[in-house]
Amino acid sequence: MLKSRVNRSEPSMPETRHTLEIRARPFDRVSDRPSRIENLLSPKEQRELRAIATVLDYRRGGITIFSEGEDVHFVYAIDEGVVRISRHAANGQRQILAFMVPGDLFGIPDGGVYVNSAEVVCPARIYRFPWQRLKDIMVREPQLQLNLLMKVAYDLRQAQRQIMILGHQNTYQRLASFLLDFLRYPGFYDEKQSRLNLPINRFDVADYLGIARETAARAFARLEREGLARRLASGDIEILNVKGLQQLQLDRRRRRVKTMR
Amino acid sequence: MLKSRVNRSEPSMPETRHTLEIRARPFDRVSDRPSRIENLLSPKEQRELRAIATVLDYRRGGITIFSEGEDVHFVYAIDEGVVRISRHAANGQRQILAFMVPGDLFGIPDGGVYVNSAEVVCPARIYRFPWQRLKDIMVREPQLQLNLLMKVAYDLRQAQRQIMILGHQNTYQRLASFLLDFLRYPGFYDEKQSRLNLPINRFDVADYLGIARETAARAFARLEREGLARRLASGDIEILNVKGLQQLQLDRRRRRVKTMR
DNA sequence: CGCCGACTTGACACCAATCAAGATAAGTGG
DNA sequence: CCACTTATCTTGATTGGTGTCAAGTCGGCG
Repeated sequence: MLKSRVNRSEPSMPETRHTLEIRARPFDRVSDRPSRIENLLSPKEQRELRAIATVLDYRRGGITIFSEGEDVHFVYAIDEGVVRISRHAANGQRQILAFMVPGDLFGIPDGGVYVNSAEVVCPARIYRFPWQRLKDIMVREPQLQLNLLMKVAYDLRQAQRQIMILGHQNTYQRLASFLLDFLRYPGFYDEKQSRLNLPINRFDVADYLGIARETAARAFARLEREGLARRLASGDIEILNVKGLQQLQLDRRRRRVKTMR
Repeated sequence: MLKSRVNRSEPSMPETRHTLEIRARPFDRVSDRPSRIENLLSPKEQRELRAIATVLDYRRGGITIFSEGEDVHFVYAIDEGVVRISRHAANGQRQILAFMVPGDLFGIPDGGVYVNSAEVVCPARIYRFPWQRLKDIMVREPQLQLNLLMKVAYDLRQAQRQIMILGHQNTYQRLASFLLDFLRYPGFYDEKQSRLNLPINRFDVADYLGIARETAARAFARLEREGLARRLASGDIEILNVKGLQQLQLDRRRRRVKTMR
């Protein structure tokens, strides 16, 4: 059910007031999400990229950027906002594979098509690059290809992290892991105030963590009950006990059954 | 508990009777695991690789190739055998992230260290490449770097597949997915005989699928009860109903509760 | 043969998915 | 601004599924 038109700025006119930055880092160092400051692209490379970029402005959340199975013509990079990358299982269940944040690149094709879907979860500004032309540039600029490799390697680490969470943690632990993940982004977490501002709803959290919505709500309630976090407003959470959240990771998935007799 | 010494052939003498093949494929086509035949490396590149390779011969399973946290000096490629890539959670639980098969490359560093552990699950022959020298070659041979990118991209798809499985499938479905995965490798599956020969024990299957060993055993028992597969010997399974296995993917994770009243 | 590890089966408690229904928040139109 | 609709979130009751403990059986190897 397609319920709304995509809301885009006119293509072909790259915004100049926004610096174009695809995050990158030296080889052998991709475990931490690269920050914007450590940008390895040369001015020339940045110029080349900017020349083929289009800025898309999404005014509200819930809009689809592309869907799995579509032919690939573009790849995308986030300037502002959050994008969810998802896939639908054979039984129709949606699994969110990742949340992409400013600086991230997504939409890299596989077999010429998108294997995942991408939707903005909130208002967002996104750069769009023609894939063919990006490939052409990469042939000339090996550094750019290296950046792409770094990006994919980073995504792989992140996916493996997700596997660890889904494989061995209970719902409460998963929620803690999810929150801890976002505490590392100054863009979302104000460390001084201990306030986390997430534009992600329960629905999406649940589909990301592989749990039911109701269970996600219950897990949030338990966080408050146990004094680890407190909900101030929708998408606005005060983190009361980071150590406590980390401590949860050490627990077993399930409490040991009491040895009777 | 380190219980055995590594069993290696003397280093520095690359075997010549085995062709050195790192699987590769054209850009934009990584969804299927690349097959050996479609090898994109030029003879020159193969020669260069072979020159820096060492062959390791593991005579039995259970031997560690490297452990998470160790400094990276080598990357590895499988010629024969199966390797499990695993990581330990904070609570000590082991999660197997992937099984690597002949043609696969693994041990790519992150921040200069291995982020995962690798152990052979059966006798195996493995090529070892000094990472620094491989990087040197990649600078000269862009095609090689592209191959590395393809490899990482393939691993990412595989990891995302795993996320789908762990996120929304019950134990029975997971086991079916696992079996179906291996049906695609002629090296393990004899399609004519419908026989799957896997050198992977229940222990490892359970840790791969994120379930308890006992649950894995029960899932196998159910496969037999429902006539989908039959265990001939340890690690030797007759697949009786591929369609049936695929059908399982369509079910919900949990049976709908009966609408009472 | 006897040991040991791998695997299986059973019992049971606990977790979380489901169904249901209410509460709260966010839009929408008057 | 309010009344209304709609979406999102929360809480409760129920039960299926699976992790845990326990106690087996099987199979390979010395």
